[in-house]
Amino acid sequence: MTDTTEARHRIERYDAGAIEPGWQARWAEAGLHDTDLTDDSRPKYYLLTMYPYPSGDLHIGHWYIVTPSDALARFRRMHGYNVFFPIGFDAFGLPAENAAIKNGGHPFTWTMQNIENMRRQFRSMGATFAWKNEVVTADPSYYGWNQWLFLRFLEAGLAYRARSSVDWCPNDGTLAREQVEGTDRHCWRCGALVEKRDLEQWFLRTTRYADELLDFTGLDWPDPIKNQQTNWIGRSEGAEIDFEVAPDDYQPGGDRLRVFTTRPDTLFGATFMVLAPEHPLVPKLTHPDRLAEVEAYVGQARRRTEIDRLSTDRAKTGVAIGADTINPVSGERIPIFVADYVLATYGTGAIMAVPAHDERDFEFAEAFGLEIRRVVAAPGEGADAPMGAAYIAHAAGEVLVNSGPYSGLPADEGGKAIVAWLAETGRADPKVTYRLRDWLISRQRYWGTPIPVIYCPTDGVVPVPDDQLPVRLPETVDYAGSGDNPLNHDETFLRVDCPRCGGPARRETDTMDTFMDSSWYWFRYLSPDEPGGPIDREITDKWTPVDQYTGGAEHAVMHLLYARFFTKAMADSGLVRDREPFKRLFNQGQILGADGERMSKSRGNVQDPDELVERYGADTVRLFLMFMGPWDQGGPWSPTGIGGVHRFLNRVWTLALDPHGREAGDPNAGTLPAGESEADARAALRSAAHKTLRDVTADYEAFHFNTMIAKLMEL
RNA sequence: GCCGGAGUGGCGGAACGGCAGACGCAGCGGACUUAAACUCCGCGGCCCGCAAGGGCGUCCGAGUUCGAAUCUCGGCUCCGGCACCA
Repeated sequence: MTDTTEARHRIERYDAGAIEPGWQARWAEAGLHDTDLTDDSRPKYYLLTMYPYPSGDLHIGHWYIVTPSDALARFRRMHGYNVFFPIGFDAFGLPAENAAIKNGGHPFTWTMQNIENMRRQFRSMGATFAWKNEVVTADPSYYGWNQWLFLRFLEAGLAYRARSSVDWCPNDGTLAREQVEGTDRHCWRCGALVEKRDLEQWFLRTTRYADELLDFTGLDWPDPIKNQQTNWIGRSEGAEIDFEVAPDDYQPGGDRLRVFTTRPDTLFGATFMVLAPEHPLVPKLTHPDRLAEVEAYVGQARRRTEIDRLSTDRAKTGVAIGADTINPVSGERIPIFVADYVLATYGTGAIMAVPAHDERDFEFAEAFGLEIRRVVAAPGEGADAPMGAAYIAHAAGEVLVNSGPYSGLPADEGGKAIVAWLAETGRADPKVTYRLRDWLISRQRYWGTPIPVIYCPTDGVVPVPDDQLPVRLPETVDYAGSGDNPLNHDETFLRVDCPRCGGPARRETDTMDTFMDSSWYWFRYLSPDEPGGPIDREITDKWTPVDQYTGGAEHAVMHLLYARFFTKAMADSGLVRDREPFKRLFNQGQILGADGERMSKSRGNVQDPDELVERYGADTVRLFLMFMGPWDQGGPWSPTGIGGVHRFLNRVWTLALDPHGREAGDPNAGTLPAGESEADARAALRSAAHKTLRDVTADYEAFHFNTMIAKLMEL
């Protein structure tokens, strides 16, 4: 090779390492991507990617999440939009605390180191974030407004206290689900067996918005997500019906047991009743002779997980409490059981069991030899046709049978008539129940937003006055070798004067669920430094709702539902105008390790982006992540595939730089095949370019990034 | 278990109900090179066959349709969520 060709070769070679850092520095210096939120000359486009948790193991997954959104930001800017594409960090949470408990140190230090590292990585990938608007939720300038919003919700009657059970370790206090290990359910740190403990905790009344949350009008969201939310909310229409406890040798009877049922038409078929083990009347109603057995069963049930209890796979268990109740329509005495397939948190925590027309009740009745009485018959079916399984289908022409004066009525009509009749004497009410529960926001942990409430022996529960916000986390924390909330032992934090009477009082030591932080962060991005309130109303009205939100489908029901709830609650407090946060939603899939498993340090399958950038450059990594497959599907990382897109970028580079438009290494490039006219070739190329332009634009709109890149390769 | 999603060459994937396998990876053949790497050109679902050609083929089983990877029903496997991981 002569000196001249070598020199030429060096100039033309695609060398990302020589190109990218310089441009990235210039973008940062010019503040090119810091959005002027007051600019009205262009249409606004608020593009939001779910802010990351600053975890210890940084991996290619963070790039996978951000890259297509970042590409979309550029695409919209080139289409003339004023794009706002902010970033922040979901900085509170359990992993920081686990690290501190395990290895010492402060959750703050751990978190801030991770954030610093992620900032550097996001810069090295050339992401066009509006860094000026960054939000870090663990900063008092953010979490203080969590507290302020909580107090507004408290005023609006949306926040309340109630007893609720937690997984409890005698040494480490409340445990998260991931801190409970093994089938025997022991503590991750000390190994002690986990039990349930009832604590007074704070809730937000999400159920107030249940019906409105079912309405997705105007939202361009994926159908599977809307389905999941709809099922999660789980609206059921039915009735609550009172059963009276029958008198017995040890108690006079007369207590009322209220059940919820979606099938009041089957009331005549209720041959027993089942209470949740946690039902408050269980201790009172249980026959003294049965007490020991019932207590043992209740204790056992409380150790089970909810998933386990609801599994229809598992054989039904339960025990009779030795008391009867009276079926309000037939007047018959029917036995009462406790069984763990009935949950205290749904409906009234008690059901009327109709084995003939409910699968679970059928199974239970078979196991315990209880009467199965048909009260609904399909057309042409006899009133006493034998039943091998519960009949639950809703067929046209079904009629009630064995139902006294209601026999012969169509099932729907009969059900309504039964409820109406009982309602006359106050023994039933039509009722809508939701599977959705109110949001428990209390966490017995240090690393979160302190709930701004004070307990005074004289004045009771006293909200911290606005002018005393934020209630700051103490800067030093002593875990004392246990997982128990250190705020409980921090006297300077605990001791406080009552804002009302000035007497000695005690601070709330529970902190807030981190979903609280993520339920309004996109509002704060618009005015991260605003000292006078959580949001700047004028800017917020201009920029919200978010035009496009992108993030993982694993957030389908919790985060995405809490965010919708919060927006509605904020709107009702007069803080924001819109009742929905995100106009359009796209859920990307998850990138997995090359072994097909979730990437994690412990599995040793994390792909380090820094190495890849070193070797190929950020643009190659980004392009490959978008090319791998459909964004909504995710999939395993391929260590070899990235070479292909790198070659592609190489070719584009040389093609663009060679004045003759030659592809490197092809001796025949740039010459027309024999017999072809230059005019035809130019026309064909022009046509192909326009077709690609059309297809690529459509693919961008539809988030089909992999085929978009394939078409560019073809061109 | 319940709710939601997915299953197509050796691999990642493509395909308005209309030629299955675009694009890429790995592989094979060739050009360039003293050689290798890089780069470039070409081949490529599987089986039989020298070939021409034939058979099979989109997780499994039914069905709808002139026609199904695509629609319907049943099943299997894997992934996400199941309320204290975020």
